[in-house]
Amino acid sequence: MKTSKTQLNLVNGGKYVRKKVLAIEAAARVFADKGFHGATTQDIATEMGIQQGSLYYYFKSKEKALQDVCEYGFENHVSQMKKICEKDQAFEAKVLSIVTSHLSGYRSKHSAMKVHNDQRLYLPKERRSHIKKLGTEYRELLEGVLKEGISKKHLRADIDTHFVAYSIIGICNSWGANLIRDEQLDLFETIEQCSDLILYGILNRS
Amino acid sequence: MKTSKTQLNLVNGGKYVRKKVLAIEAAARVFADKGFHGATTQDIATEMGIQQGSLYYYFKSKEKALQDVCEYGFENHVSQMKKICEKDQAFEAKVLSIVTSHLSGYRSKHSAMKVHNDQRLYLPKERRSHIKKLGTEYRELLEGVLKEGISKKHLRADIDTHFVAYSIIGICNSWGANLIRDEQLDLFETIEQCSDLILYGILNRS
DNA sequence: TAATTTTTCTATAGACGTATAGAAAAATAT
DNA sequence: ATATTTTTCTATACGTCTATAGAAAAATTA
Repeated sequence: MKTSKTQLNLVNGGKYVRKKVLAIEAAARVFADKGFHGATTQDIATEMGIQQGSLYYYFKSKEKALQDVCEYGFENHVSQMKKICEKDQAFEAKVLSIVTSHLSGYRSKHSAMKVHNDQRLYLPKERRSHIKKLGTEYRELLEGVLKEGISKKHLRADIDTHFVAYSIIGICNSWGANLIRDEQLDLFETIEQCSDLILYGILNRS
Repeated sequence: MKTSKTQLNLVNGGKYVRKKVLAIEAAARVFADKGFHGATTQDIATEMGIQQGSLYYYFKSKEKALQDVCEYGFENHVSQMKKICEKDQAFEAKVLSIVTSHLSGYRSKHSAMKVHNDQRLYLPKERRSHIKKLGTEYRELLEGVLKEGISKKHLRADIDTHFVAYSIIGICNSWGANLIRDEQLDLFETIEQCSDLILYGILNRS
């Protein structure tokens, strides 16, 4: 056995790891559609094209599957956020990048993001610690961007960065859910309108 | 038997109706906490202080219980919205009223609103038609307020009322969930900040 | 008080879902 | 080609949950 199954790196994949990713993605679609408790292991197995019992080769339990899905969806999201924060960009452009990353994440692949948003609280605390850490990290990155915006006078000095960070996340999640539900909805128009709404609410109008 | 049980008016209550409301509210708390599929009829019965089997005196099925909770939560919300729209108020004040109604609804009583938001899609379409109609009604009322705002030049003419209506609802729901989760969170501060964020994003800055 | 109606209880049928064990099949290594 | 490891399958134990039926208790009416 080359890679330990308990702590696997999903990026560079052996055969097992590659199929585990498929398993996570299948679980994500099913959980996104039916919710954690509404979905059955049979549903996930069917989505993968294997038998119900075989699923346990990839997930030790249904709960662990939910945990894996949430971490998978959110890790990707946070790492994109890091890249955006490192880049040297004008403030408005940065906000646009953040919204773009958030919303296109919903549309392109990740049912996992929806699952992270809607279902993670059904995990017991023990299973949520890593996810919680990631969430804090994300929010702090976002607040950092906002604070920089204040210090550079792009933003009104009286805004509450904590509140605004939560609000941005809230708007994006809300539209993200719409993007998944309604395939007709134009991604880029949505991105633009969201950024617009946010920016003109927080920009320093002088 | 005075009132038909199939089409009951929850407002003026006989004895059965009064206890049915308690049943709906108990179900709402349980569904809000554990989700529809995660909650059991046993949980709801325990919350009411009755036996599991007795629950079926009030709900014909678990699914009907969810339907009742969603309608209960949302009907109240829509009727408050109607009152706000009828009142003759300045535009900013109207938005503040709308946000206040939405958010204080979350805090004060209604787990039912959270259930409506998070769980209604688990109902089969047949059971959702009334709820859907209410949702459309609510959004149209909100869009009406925005359109009036445009015609009276309070709002930029180029905003998309449909988009903004959805966004307002999204922000309020997102903060509403926070208000339920975190009892420490100050309601009025949250209302003010939400309105502020929305208004300064959509007000006509001339 | 006795009769009737309403409400709650107990017990259980029947369906479904998770997780496990061990056999079978497929893939890989010797 | 044979042995070994990995992956999938079948079958099932075991628990849990919904919904119903009929008895019991409580409330109401006559």
